[in-house]
Amino acid sequence: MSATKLLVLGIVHLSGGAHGYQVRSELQSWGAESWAKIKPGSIYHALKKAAADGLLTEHAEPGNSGPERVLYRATARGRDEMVELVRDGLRRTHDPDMLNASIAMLPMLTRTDAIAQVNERVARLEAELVVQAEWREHPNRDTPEHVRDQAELWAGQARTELEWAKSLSKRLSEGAYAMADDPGSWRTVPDHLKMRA
Amino acid sequence: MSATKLLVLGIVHLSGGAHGYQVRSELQSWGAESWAKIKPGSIYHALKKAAADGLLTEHAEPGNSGPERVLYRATARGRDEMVELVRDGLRRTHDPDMLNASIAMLPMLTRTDAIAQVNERVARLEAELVVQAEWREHPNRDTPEHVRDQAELWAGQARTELEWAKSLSKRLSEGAYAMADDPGSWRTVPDHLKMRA
DNA sequence: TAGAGACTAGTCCAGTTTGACTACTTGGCC
DNA sequence: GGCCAAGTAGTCAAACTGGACTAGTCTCTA
Repeated sequence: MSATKLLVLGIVHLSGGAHGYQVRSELQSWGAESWAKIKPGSIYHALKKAAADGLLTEHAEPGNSGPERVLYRATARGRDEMVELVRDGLRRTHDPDMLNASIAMLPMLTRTDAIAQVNERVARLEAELVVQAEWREHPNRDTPEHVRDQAELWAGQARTELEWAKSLSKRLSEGAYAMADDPGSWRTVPDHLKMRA
Repeated sequence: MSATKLLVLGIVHLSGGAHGYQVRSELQSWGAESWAKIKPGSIYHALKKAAADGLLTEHAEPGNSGPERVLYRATARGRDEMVELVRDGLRRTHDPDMLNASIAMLPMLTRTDAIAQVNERVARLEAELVVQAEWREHPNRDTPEHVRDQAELWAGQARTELEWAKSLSKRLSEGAYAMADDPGSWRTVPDHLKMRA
């Protein structure tokens, strides 16, 4: 699951450097433990992995109060990789967790880029709906009835997502949200994302 | 992910005994590799695990043609566990894979039981929608705007699922599908599920 | 009739996830 | 001033997943 990777990189980047527990609390406060199913162990693993891959740097900090901590900071490669992950998550259907994580990190992208990725998602969802419709018109003879009806749910979900993606694209076009290339963007980090040093 | 466990137990049960490759091909033919993201390694693992847990029995079969195979058969405990998994998957929201797997194995339940579980899901989805609506009316001050809009998608998905669950419950009440307690149920295993011995 | 390609059956192990566990500090409160 | 609860920070082994890999058997077909 690279949703964990994306969120961890994102939090470190947004806070301009963070240690494991901080990432963990931040994700918890976003309710990410529920919608992205992220457990503590995975966070620490993702941080170490990212550091080993050169996406983050590690700085050991002697615990002035409490146990020793490791401070992580995003590298240039880490930022690039993260932006790529956000773009992928927006574009690709079939991975709800990545979509959720990408939306959470949406302001990492420039406005035009974000719109392009969301539009690509719209196109893919439309294509999938066409395939599904065909499949239901010419059903496979030995697919059980209840499995065919299940496709009804998938199609419904896809349609819901499609409408939502369209409206997101529209909102973005109309200037909603502070994106990476806007004044007052995430570069002016909102309070709740600031490092609680 | 216990969706793998459920599907593997289910296929073994439905075929009245199966070896790994058979389970694998069956799942493939259902398109499960895509909607449940199941890979070969996980299938063989799940089979061994289930055997170790006493949910399946293992019988080594000398390969009359081709390599040696291991035949698995469901035990009574395995059947009970599977039925419990199907009921859980129907009831509990927040796990789409389990829902998909449970629907695939729906005819394992008796009609009244299935209806009860689906109705429970309906109730839970309605409760979630209420909570979400409240959350959107009284938004947390420092939740970023784009994260609040994401909730729009979740709510939409929940509504879609709700409608679908209601209609499934209705279809079941009207006698759709051959359930476990019906004549002509899965006990009369359809051709495409029969062991290709 | 040998060799290519497809099918059958499963192993292997590196990588990832889980969640229980350790260990230390702070603050309250009796 | 001693003890408990809550908070801080992270480790660890066990379990699970992914998917490349092995290894035999048919089946054409040139």
